[in-house]
Amino acid sequence: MDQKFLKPYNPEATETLIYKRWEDSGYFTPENLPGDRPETFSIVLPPPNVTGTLHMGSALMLAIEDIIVRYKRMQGFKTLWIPGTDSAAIATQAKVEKDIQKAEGKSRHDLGRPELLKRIEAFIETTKSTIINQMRAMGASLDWSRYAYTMDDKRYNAVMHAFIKMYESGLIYRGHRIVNWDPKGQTTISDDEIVYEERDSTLYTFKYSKDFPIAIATTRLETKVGDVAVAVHPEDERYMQYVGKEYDIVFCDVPIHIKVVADYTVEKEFGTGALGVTPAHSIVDWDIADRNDLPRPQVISELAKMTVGGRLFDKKVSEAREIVAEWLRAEGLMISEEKIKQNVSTAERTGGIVEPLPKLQWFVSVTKPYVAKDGSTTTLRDMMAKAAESGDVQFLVERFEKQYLHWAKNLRDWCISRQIWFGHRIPVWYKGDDIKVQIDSPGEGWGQDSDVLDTWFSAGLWTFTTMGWPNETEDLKKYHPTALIESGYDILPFWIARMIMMSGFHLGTVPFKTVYFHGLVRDGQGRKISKSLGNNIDPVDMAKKYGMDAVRIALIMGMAPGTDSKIDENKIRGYKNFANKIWNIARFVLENVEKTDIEAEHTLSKEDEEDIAELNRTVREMTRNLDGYRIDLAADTAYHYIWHTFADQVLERSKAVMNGTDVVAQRATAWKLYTILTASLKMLHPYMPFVTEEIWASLPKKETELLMIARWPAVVE
RNA sequence: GGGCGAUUAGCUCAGUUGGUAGAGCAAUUCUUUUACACAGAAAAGGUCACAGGUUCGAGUCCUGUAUCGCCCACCA
Repeated sequence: MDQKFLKPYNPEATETLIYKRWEDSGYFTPENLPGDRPETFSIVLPPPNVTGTLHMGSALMLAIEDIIVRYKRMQGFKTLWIPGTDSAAIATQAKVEKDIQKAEGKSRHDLGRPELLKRIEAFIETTKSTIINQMRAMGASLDWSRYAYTMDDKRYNAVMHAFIKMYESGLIYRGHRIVNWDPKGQTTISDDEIVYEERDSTLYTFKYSKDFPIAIATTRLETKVGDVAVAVHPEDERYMQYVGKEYDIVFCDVPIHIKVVADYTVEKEFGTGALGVTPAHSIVDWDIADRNDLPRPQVISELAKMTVGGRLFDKKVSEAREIVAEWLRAEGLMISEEKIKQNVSTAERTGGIVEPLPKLQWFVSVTKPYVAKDGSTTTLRDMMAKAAESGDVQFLVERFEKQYLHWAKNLRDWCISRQIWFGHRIPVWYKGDDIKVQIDSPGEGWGQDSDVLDTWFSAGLWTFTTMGWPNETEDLKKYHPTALIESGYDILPFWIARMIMMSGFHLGTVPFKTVYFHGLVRDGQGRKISKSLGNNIDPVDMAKKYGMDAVRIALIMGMAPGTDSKIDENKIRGYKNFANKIWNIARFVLENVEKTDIEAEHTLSKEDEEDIAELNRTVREMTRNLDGYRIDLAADTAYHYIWHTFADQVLERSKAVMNGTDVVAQRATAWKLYTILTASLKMLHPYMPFVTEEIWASLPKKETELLMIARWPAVVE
């Protein structure tokens, strides 16, 4: 017996070496796997942020996927798991800009676009090894020869190709839309970059003019010079008689034309039950204008100053508001002024008050018909719903299918342009009124669209751009659609749905057959992990203390798909004990195997046969659970069998025989112990790959040099 | 407001087509020349939120109530 078993299992000393053995073997690459393997199994890893570090959420994701991948590999599938990292465009650009501002006092406009992009790439170069090394430390059996980065050249080309294809099919178009404009930073910001601040405000109730029949309420009086309509609820008896009527009014020096329209989004109970519609400066009103075919005059500039009206012209919005209020009071049109608390949208980075403004943006139409790969005519929205309804994509947890369908069926056109610099730049060129859509510049005098694509546009292509699309590669033929996508449920609308959309359009297939959502990882008290709470548990730190095997199994044990779970140090410590338990089981078995010849003839007793039957039942149950991706239940089965049946019962009973004098019985018992040990190592290997591989290395008789390619325990006869 | 959930042992949670309630941790008692004290043995602990219903039988299916939570849209 190897002397290493005389000491407790020491993960820190072995994990790096074991990972190196796996990597050197080449078995992470499916083409190198031994045997025939006619069936493939593939997963594409949801790429972690290239500038980040591993947190418990991504550790869970890696653990779940590695467990499934190792299981399938042992079952004899040609198994591929593609690694990658994501540029996290908005967050990364913001971080680099902030650093430069701090260190050099310069804004991105001072640097210019090429220089800023250079700085970002340099920053990413310095950070990317961290996350990649942490993925290795997790034991993830990823095929590094296929590593992809969302912003590398291959992916860039593929994304451009996808845009052009969709443009040529008529699904991508340009149109106006209200964006969150930060007048202070002179930029558009995303919804995530908005901070809501509660401020004192005044709700003004007034009439446009003495002759206008309906009073309306607003906090933003200055925008009322951009009003084109008053919307009321269609069933509001107070106002029904006015619907369809039109009025010409001079409002605070500005001539406006107001039509009364009916719209279901108006709430009868709020304010006066009538809403002044300002299409150009409110997202809700923009949509009402859409439905009622109304004009959308802009009255506020990008500097948050008024663009119309005698006394209002060029005034800041806050000043203009007071001027309009004064005018209303003087004219006797003001009905009431009520102090209220209001949530004001401000830009996270500059603190500027967000001004909704209409801007030209690129969109993907989800309702325009196109000719699909199979020749039928459909729309993106219909195709997406069908993918789930037909069962081509299956959701492991049923309620997510409900959510997905609800979301897909209500999907609206998708705005894909973003006003930042770091990202996949839109391949559209302008020269005067001419437009060309192509990757490279058409020549002298052509300027490229300054916007970049929404990060989810390229992310939606991820399952097939990682396999070499738009080229018709062997990988695409063999491994796409992938078997499984696995991620947190919070990105269902952003990513999962977009992958189904993109794969359906570009390839005519679903991107994956099964959707496995894991829940959020929370701390021991059930709180979200957050920087401000300081309750982050670093998986790599935990692995140093207790071993990565313990971290992995602690993460997935009791983690039902789609349900949030909690992790704390105690739980991890508990599974470190389990790693040591299997270590000592191995020590005992190997000691006893040396006493006899397990290759010799043996006859099993009735008790031995029952023990083997119990092992077989366990293997069958585990296999059934694993095939249904219930890796949490399968882990539970293995844990209890190994600890409380194998160790506590089979092994304890064997002591009498092994210390006795019946040599024939000893042969059978030793054979039985060894058989159950090897089966147990295999069962546990997907979950605890390091300690099991380390024990495997010391086995005197084994089918393969490395446990990672041993065959999943067939039932022992 | 729209959508989706949760409520099971002191704590954290499993319980896959309905068939005698499960685990981990914590707490209790006992046991160390024993593979492992990072251990073993034993015992304890639950009207499965509440009220109805379907059924031979309900933690599981249906209806309602209460409490808690998540996502989306947000109040002009």
